[in-house]
Amino acid sequence: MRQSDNDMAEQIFAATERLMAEQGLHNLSMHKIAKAANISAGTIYLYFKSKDVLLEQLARRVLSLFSKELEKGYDPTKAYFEQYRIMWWNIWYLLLDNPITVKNMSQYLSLPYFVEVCAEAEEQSHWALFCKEANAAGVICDLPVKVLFSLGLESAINLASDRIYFNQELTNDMLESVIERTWRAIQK
Amino acid sequence: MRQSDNDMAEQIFAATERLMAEQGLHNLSMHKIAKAANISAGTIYLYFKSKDVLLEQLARRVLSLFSKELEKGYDPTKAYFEQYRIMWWNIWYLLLDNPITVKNMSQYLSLPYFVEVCAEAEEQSHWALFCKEANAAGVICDLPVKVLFSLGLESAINLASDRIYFNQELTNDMLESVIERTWRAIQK
Amino acid sequence: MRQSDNDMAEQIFAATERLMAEQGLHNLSMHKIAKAANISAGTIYLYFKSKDVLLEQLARRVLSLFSKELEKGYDPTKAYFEQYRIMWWNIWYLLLDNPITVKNMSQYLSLPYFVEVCAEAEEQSHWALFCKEANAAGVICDLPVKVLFSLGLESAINLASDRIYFNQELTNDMLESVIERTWRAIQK
Amino acid sequence: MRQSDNDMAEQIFAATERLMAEQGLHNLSMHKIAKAANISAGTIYLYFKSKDVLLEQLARRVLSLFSKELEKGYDPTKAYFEQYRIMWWNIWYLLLDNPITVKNMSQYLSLPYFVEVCAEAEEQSHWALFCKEANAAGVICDLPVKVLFSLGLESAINLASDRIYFNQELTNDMLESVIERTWRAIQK
DNA sequence: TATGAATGAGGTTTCATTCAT
DNA sequence: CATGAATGAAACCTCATTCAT
Repeated sequence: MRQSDNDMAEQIFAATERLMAEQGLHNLSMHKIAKAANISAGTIYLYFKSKDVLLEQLARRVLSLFSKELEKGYDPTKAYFEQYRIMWWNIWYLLLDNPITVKNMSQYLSLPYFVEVCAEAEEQSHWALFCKEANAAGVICDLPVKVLFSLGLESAINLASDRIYFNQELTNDMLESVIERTWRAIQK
Repeated sequence: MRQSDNDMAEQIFAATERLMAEQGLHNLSMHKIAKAANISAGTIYLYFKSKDVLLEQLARRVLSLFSKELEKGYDPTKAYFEQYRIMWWNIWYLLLDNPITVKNMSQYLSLPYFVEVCAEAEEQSHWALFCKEANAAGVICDLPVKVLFSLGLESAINLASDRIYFNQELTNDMLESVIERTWRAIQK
Repeated sequence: MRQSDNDMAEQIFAATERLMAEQGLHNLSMHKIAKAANISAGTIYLYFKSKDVLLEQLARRVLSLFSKELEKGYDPTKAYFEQYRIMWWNIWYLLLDNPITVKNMSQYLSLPYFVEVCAEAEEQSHWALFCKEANAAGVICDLPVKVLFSLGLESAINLASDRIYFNQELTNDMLESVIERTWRAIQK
Repeated sequence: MRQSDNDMAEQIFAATERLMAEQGLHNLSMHKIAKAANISAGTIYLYFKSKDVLLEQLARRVLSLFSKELEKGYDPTKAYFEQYRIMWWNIWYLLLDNPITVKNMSQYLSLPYFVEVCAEAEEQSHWALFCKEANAAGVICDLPVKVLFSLGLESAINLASDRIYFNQELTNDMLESVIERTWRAIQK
């Protein structure tokens, strides 16, 4: 029975992410993916030209999710700190909802083309725009966007990783404190 | 273990890291390692029981390097900020001197056992001791050690990655600013 | 068999020969054939039970073309040499018009059943009849039909192959000389 | 137990030719070759970089055998017809001794690089030299070397094929007649 | 200790064929 | 009639590992 193209691709993506998280990129095989997706090996090739293409598209999909999440609830009338806080929580909840993606994050980085795709995406990201504006308004300091990311939002990613890998428990109070403190780090 | 054993193991580790950085963990084969180390495939097995064991020990070695570096130039009479600053620069220079290690960082995470080894190492790390003390002295805030690491020293790692992957140029002034700002983030 | 059936079969044969010449028998797939014939993979199976059958029928078709061409312009009142000359040129022009067939000639031989089909066809061929008659008339020598073919008409095939594969240029004078010389070889 | 490189390569070549003759180029698989050679699939790759390389070297080997055979018993003091006769019988016996090679001949032609290798070999072949000399001596006619081959020695190959494929029986008298008649065809 | 030929399981990918639409 | 998504066997090739030397 014919699946819609999107459904099948999603199904394959899901199986791939699951296996990647469980067994690692270097134990990922097309046969395993097929089995996990309840299809036959050959079928994957109807939707993706090769394993490399499958992984590249998976990476793009993750970045795109990330991108979209950053903009969620954007309100230019709010104070910059509030905007930052919203972005931080957006990422946090995205990662909370997608623990598999967190587990795979480091593996995406070792995909050959990922870095390029990443750089591409970052230039027009909501974060870059926010930094530019807040800096022009004299609210945050004058460091490169990437550095500001490291000091600011990246804490959300780091903490989410700790939560997953090391079972580090984190209360909402702690997280609010982290948001405030990282804001302090990027403030003028 | 005799000296020659160490030499050979080092030679194998070095070849492994080089290949990992150049071609990725998933393109790493025992034959390639052997060739890169100028020995025969079988010889590796005299020093490491299997590929997995080789990689696990490689991970341990990296963590141990990291651990040692953290303690370098430790001077308990210095102010806490100065101690923090020294640790930060220690890490920065370690990573500057070992770009291969930086490139591999994300791949280590998918090594078997790495997370366990990591957790093990972190409990007795110099950072953990520093945090405990500085907190007792009322200088830094009351968050879990891992969170403090994310807010503080992890910036050095993040920036080193940006430098390697995205060719982000960073002046010493910027880095001093980052040190100061991340200190602000973990201060009481 | 209805007309439309023939049309479709011809279309499939044509696509098959084209691909065979371009990419070789061992790179021939039913999907490629379907694409080249502007139909879907499944459709081929409405006309040919399997790939093997398709190829067998293709072989039969080639031999039949060949057979028909041999008889073209047949005139029993002409001298035997003239009859031979006409057959030679018939073959030559057939191959000139069908370079694809020449390119595939060597591949047909490895088709299943080709040799059998070939032997079948040859027994009642115009060449066999010609040889029998000319021999009875004391004009050509007393060797098996196949040997006479090798000494005579096969030169046309060999030269056509040289022309295609090695870009050997051949003038009409040369060809007339070849006809005369091969006739000399089979003469009494 | 270590085989000499040549032994193993020969063993692989032999298995390959056997299978090619029995099942055709398009049914040839590395696993089948390995099985036929009583080794494992991976072992073939220690001696040949890929299937294509294996087949190319096989083709070169055949051409080289052919080349060497042509020169066997060469005696410049003999009459040109006698020299031709010797070459003809050399080829005949070579093919008689290697029926498998005869069966594969047409399949070699469909190897992608075979034609180039063939052209290469032919330029400096003993046949080319013979034609040049005999032509200069005014003994054979003035046609391109390839055409002379078609009229002359190629008969040996054609007849050997007939013998194998169609079980055409040929007496020595017939063959001597063929030699004489094909000589007649290329004579001045 | 050190070698590297040999193995065979398993990797990615292609393909002839089927069948629900 | 015609389609083309789906299959799963089998293609080529790589690899961790062993073992006779």
